[in-house]
Amino acid sequence: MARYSFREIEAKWQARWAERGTFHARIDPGRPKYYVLEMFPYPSGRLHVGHVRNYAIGDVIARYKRAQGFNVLHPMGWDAFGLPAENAALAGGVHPADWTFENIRVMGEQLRLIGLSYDWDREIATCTPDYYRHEQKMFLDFLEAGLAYRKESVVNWDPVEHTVLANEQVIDGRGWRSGALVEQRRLPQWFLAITRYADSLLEALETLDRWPDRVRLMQQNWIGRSEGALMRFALAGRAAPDGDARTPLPDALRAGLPEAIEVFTTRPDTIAGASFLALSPDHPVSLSLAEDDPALAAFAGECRRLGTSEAALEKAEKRGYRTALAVRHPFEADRLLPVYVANFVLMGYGTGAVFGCPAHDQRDLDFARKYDLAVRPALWPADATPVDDDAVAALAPEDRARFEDGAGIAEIDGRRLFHVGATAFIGADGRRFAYDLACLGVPDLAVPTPLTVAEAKRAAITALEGRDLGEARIAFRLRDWGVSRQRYWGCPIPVIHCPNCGIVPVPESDLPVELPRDVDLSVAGNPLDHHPTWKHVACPKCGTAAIRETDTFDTFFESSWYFARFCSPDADTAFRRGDVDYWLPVDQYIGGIEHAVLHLLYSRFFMRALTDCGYADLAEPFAGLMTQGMVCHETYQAADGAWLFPEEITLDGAAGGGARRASDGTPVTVGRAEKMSKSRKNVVGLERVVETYGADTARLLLLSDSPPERDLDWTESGIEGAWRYLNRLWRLVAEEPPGDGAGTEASAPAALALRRATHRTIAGVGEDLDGFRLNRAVARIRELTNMLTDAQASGDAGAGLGAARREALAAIVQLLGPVVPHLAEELWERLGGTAPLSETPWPTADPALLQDDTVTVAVQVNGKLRATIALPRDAARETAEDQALADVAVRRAVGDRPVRKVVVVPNRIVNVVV
RNA sequence: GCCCCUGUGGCGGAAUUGGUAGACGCGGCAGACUCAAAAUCUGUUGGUGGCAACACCGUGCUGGUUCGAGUCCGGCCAGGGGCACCA
Repeated sequence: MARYSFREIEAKWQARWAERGTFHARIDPGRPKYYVLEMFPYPSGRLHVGHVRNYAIGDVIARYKRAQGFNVLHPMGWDAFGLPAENAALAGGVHPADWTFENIRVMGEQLRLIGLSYDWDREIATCTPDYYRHEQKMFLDFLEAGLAYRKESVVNWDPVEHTVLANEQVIDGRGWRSGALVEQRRLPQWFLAITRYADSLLEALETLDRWPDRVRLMQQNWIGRSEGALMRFALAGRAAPDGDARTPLPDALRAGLPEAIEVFTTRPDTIAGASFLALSPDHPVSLSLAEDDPALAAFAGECRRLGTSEAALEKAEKRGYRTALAVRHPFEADRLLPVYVANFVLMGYGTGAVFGCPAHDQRDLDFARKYDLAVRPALWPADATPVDDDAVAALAPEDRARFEDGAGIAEIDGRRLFHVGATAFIGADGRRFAYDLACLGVPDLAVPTPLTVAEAKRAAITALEGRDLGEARIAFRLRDWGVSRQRYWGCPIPVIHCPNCGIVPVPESDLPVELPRDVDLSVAGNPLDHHPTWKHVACPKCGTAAIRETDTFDTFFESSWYFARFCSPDADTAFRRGDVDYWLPVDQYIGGIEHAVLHLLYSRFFMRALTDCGYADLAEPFAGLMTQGMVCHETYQAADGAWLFPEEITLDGAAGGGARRASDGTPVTVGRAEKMSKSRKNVVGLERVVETYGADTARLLLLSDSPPERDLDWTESGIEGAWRYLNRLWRLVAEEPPGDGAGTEASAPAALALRRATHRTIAGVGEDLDGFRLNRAVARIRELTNMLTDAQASGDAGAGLGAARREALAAIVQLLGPVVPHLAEELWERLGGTAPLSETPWPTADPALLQDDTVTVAVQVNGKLRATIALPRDAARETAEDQALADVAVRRAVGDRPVRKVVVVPNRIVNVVV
């Protein structure tokens, strides 16, 4: 049997779409717009089928929306700055620019093979001055608006890549690309003030109702808003080991230290229980003390080496270094608290200092037990009486043991006693607790008072503010975005350092600041810094010899606004206002879950910042988001442990059998399916698949085998199955006799049934595509195909069946159009389509054909299925009940038991209860 | 440690959101065509018992709500993802 010639067909239709400009997008205010965007790729080399899934999903949506009459924008470009280009240059002696543009050429050709409905006229590459000049201008505008600033800060330094990493790019204390242990260094860096938008970025998450909940939650956690209070603890003096002595602070020690240490807390209500203060090793006071205290300096060094990863900290013991300092309790000037430097306090959050309240914080409690610090409760269950350690120690051993439950409450001699032993007492929202807030000096709270946690927090904050000891404060986990990178292959930061004028922005007329081509990448560190001439310029203000900024932007800068550039790729500004007003926001954005926080959050920030700088008027760039799963493949390992490509092995017999190396027949270990990666060689090259089966077959498998958001296993049998189906469809059309009097009214029952199935499929596929159930949509279409085959096999050639068959075939071809566009176009033409399918409106279902006159109703006896009966649609309850009870199988199941009740759900089910 | 998600045949996955569990596909088995194979086509395929009609069991485990639970609620178990020792 002949197979269809995908090579010819795919080339033919790709050429025709190009000729006709089918996918060329232009503004048309008369039509609703729809902007479909897949996250643009980094041009790393060659595409494998894993990359293609992302684009295929977007292409289905784009083609579907276009057929529905939307004015679709579906562009593609290249996220072309990045470290791999420099690495490739080092390894292969190729210039990063040449390497990048060659990859863009190759990958562009590969993308074109797949028949994606892109408007290629809008293609952009972020490494061209034509693109990055606009972000240099943006940066100058941010600078003027105070959204960009420079500060010296402790940064994550990657010793292998010689670059600063964002906190987000440090994974388990290691660089996310190099895997090298990250060091801490202080460097002047450029920052973008994303924290200014923390509230807006958080609150607007609720409006993004077409984003996955998972991604919204991840962003919410990342922004990490918490309400609390800022309090000032006055530096007092040297604390004795018992935390209670009053040695005055020596002047020598006081020099260079602040009057007070500021602390952020979410639990100001527990202030009565404060028993120590803990500083981050990077806190200015810690640093200052460490200058004269080698032991402290050594301790701080150890803390930094521990890293900031959770795994490391989880295992690490909570440790502190007791300084010679003490602070006064804010409300009880006589009460002195010792000051520790502790490994569990982060400089990057709050103020880098915390007050320890052991009774109500587990970590503080562990710390207090370890260093023998006071544990003093500030709140306890209202029906209990607090007792101290000494009182508990005086109890009989069996009574003491009764405190071991989590709540720390024991009933002894008819009294409910409360004592914090090994478990801190956190309290809970909404309930009232007895609170010790006497220290606040508020007459109403002079004795233990029942309050909720929220009420007690308010009381504490009011007292703080009243005495000017602190105030309400909201803290965010989110930190400003450091954008400086000490790399070559990125966008130069357009400022000049002048010995007289300080930092001078590059005048707009001098933009772009172009990357020099002649750099020496073999020297470690920043190549721009080593360039003999590039950085030397005259100060634009005073003309003195000055130095260019040699850092370049984090490449997330480019991807934070590219979706806007696609609206006006040829504009001599970043984008034209009218264009983005029409096209943005992106209606459907598609990409990997790995970008759930960074790229998406930065883009949301950029849209706000650009709006504030007058570029646009929009907060949220992406109205809809879908995160697609990865493509996985089995791994193969030879006896010597070497990874093998799928094409290097042969499978033994059927599924579950072993595998051997094709070259020598030696056995191969088959590993479970994992994400396709070059290092494990479990990749399937795009060309090989397209040459063997064609683009449509590859697309069909990628779109039909799993729901888009889940991972998909690429298997040889899967691609065979897709290939078989497309050939079957091809034959169905080829063997269909030419129409005899199209439009003949289908009257025969078989024809009517087929027509009903066709229209149900049209309706169902529409719903599935709207809900991204692409696999379900394909399943429905295959179901209709099977029905069509059966109709053919039954030989029922009654009047009108031919027309019904052709209607079904046309529907199948149309519905498959977004999935297998080349084959669908060809079949559409063969079925007599007058215009190309890509220019034909989406089919609509005839509502009259969506409902059958008779329905199959399930009959249960005591909830167990016993029969199905055919009933007229919307039959009366009595009819349904009578017919159900008359059924032989139902009567047998009921037996001679009396029927107690009959539940009838119209058109669905009848349940007989006996 | 905290938060979130997911557990359905040999496999990928369906199930109108409380109403016929297993659509569609892969794989398997049997058959047709063929000298043979490939390709194609047909039938069959959750488990157990039975010649059969049929019966029983079955959506990670375990309780519950309901006429009825894969779906809702409680408690476990397993796998995956995220994270912030966040004061």
